[in-house]
Amino acid sequence: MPKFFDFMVKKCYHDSMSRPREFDINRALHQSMEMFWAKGFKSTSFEDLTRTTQVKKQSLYGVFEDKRTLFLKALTRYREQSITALEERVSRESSPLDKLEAIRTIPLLAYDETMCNGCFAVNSALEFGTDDEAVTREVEMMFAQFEQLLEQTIRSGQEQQLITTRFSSTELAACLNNAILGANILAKSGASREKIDSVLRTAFAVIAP
Amino acid sequence: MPKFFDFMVKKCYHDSMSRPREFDINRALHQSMEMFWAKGFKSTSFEDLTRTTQVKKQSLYGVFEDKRTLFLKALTRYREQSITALEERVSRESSPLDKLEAIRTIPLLAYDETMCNGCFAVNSALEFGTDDEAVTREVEMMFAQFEQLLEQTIRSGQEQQLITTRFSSTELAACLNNAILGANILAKSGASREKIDSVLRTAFAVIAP
DNA sequence: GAAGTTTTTGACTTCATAGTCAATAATGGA
DNA sequence: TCCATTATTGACTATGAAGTCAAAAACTTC
Repeated sequence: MPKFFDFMVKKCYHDSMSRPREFDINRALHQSMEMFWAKGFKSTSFEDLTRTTQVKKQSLYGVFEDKRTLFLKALTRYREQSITALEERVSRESSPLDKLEAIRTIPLLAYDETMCNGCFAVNSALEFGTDDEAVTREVEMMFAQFEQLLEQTIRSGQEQQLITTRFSSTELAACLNNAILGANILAKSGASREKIDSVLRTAFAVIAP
Repeated sequence: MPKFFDFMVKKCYHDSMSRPREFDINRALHQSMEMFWAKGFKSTSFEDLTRTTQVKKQSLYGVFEDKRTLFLKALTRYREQSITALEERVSRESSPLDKLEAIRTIPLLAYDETMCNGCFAVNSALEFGTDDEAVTREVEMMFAQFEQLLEQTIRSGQEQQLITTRFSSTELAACLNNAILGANILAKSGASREKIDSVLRTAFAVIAP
């Protein structure tokens, strides 16, 4: 059997041969995500990542192409887990107003542990602007998914005359999404939990007459 | 006359002696502000500043202590000029609703030239978090001044039954300020002028029944 | 014109960081 | 047991940036 074919077969089954990895890729990705989330891309050095993950430089480079790629994977992971958790939480409520309340308080629930870091996607949007296409796409996807959830909830609220119909559900969804974006800035700039709670309460209450 | 006295006199009149500065401090500060505004603190290198101001390194260091001090001075300058311009614009309107409309559209007026950079204070809040006390204070002052202007306008609007009284003027002011913070994130993350305009229009219209 | 003072200038130092290289270790399969 | 392959390891490189130093230049006053 010619060598190149042998190589292909081995390549195909490569995880059942050769030295196995000593660290958990998922765990390393999660820890990297927390690091990037807390400090941003630029301010997180590769040394920060190796220290927090306890994985040596070359091993990280081996699995994740480079710092930016690792960052992108972390951002995607964040979006997936955030949206999933939010949808799960919202689906537990039946009334549109209760669903909205669940959405409103989600950021506050996590205030102490993570809200002080703000939303990872928002932070990334601010840090990168529109410089990095992939980051921009990821952020847009996050916002769009969030807004869609809001829109559905608001629409059913309107159908039950619980929410004003002076504006369309998409307009109101964009508006509430925007309010939550703003709350992130408040949190990052050191506003108190009470202040943020009050602002979001007003923003959400004002659309339900 | 003793030497030390001679020294004191010279020191006192020092601007009418010795080599005069070749560059305009105000101009350099303004250009630095635009640089920091567009790129943020970390991503602006001192070389960026010397290039854009056409002032050599040591000359900049001579006038502004270091990079961070220059940044702080730029941020203060930004707040002063922004608030002044806004107050001037608002004072030209007499009706509270027209004043509010002026506040709402101020960010949009500058969309093409500067809005893509967002608000310098917001950017700084996001970049520094609460790490740097002086930056935090400056950002808080900016937000507070802005919110105060909103509160006054809303209050007079409420007195004339033009704005809902279901919420206090301070609550509504915080809410609208928050909406404008959110609009900054939208702008930075690449949203269109129309989208931002629509969101702010809804947020401002919803409080005036 | 000399003295004294401040600005300008460019070279220099120090430090942190992203990414690379080559040697070594560990594993499964033959 | 040996081979092929991949993971680990630490040393190394290259780059860019903040801040410093000392010499030269320009100006005012005497």
